[in-house]
Amino acid sequence: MTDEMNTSMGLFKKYLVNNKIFRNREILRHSYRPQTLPHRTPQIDSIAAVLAPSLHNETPSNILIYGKTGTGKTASVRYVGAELENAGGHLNTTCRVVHLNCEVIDTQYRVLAQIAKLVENVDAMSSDRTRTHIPMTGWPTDQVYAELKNILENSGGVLVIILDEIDKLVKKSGDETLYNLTRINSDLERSKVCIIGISNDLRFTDFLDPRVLSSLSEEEIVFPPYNAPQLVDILKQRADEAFVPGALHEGVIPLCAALAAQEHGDARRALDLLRVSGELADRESADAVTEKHVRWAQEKIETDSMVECISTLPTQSKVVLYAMLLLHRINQKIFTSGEVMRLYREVTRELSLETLTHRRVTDLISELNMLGVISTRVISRGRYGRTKEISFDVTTDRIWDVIMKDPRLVEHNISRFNEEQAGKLFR
DNA sequence: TATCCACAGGAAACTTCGGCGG
DNA sequence: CCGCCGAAGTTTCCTGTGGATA
Repeated sequence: MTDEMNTSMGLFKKYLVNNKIFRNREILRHSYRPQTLPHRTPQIDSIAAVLAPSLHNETPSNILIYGKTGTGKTASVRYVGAELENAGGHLNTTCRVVHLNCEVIDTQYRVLAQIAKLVENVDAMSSDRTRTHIPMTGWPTDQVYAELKNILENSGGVLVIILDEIDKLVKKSGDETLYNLTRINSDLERSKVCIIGISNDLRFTDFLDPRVLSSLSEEEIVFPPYNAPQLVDILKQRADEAFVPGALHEGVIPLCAALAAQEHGDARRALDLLRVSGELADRESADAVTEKHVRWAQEKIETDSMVECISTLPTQSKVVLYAMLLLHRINQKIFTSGEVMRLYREVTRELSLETLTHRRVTDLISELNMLGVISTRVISRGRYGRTKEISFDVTTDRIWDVIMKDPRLVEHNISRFNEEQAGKLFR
């Protein structure tokens, strides 16, 4: 296409005329909340039953909700929360629901501050009472706690606190936050607090103080993974609105459902697959989405998330990964943490970067393992010690591509590569 | 069969940083 | 401006350990 054509047609025109696939793509994003949540009626009813007393200004039981990612936990709780606030409005009782994600807000201080802020935001709509501003950092924690109590006492009513990904909070900062929050009711006179914890990890209660656990899990609700037919229903519900009629081959939805069900019964994954399949079909101006697009989408999602997470890695982690790539290139498909450490030290010295200690590097290696970039296992070689065996489980090409976006490492790699070539010539 | 390598990984202290009240 | 606070990253110190070798 020539420049002239581009200007006359508009650079984006070709993307606009082709709407053979999508009618409304937003519906396939996980942030979109459909009116009904298929196959979650029992769970929704249970939550509603537990929360119902708050409409009579009574304290509801705390709830602990378990289930893996993409099983509809957050969507269901949000749905019930919205309905509760709605019903409270009709009955003239104050029911407020605040929702916070503990993966982002993961310390006692920030949890308390965020709850206070959210409660004030809700209240600000009805009254213009002066607002206290709790800074995001700086105060002693007990002062924030006291301030939160003040705010709650002033507004009264029932407050439902939804702690999403509560397991992350416990793992990062212990159960002190939860202990304080579950105890807050005994310090309050004019208002009541109910906590709904949402956890991805079934075993996270191991880390909890028994008192906290018994208080928090007065009610427990489990969200099982979706099976393939259920995922088909979920996808169909959204696909009808999201896609142009007839733009999906018959096998597409069952395939997306089957692939996602194989993984973890994850609705989020299924929706991503369907959306990306559509985007791929759209991009190549196909008339319809076929099974082939779904397979592509499956691959694309995997490599994209890998590229994303590697490129956002801190410099030190990149250098560690780079050292591992170098080892891999000189035909060591499996190597030990000690070898990585020696090479890492060499590289940081040559780049005049600070060299982290062994202890820290083992943590960085573990992080890389958790991200799925490498796989590690601890093995014992008897007399020759105990170590961590490291290997790449996929091709390293794409990892090289991402790592080579760092200019310092590119330069280092070139000189290192030349040395290796020279070494080969002499051999 | 006791030894002992070469690490793993827990605990806690330490460093650095930015925000904030006084 | 100072000193205090928490957060994040790092260091220091430490204990634990599977199994080939003497």
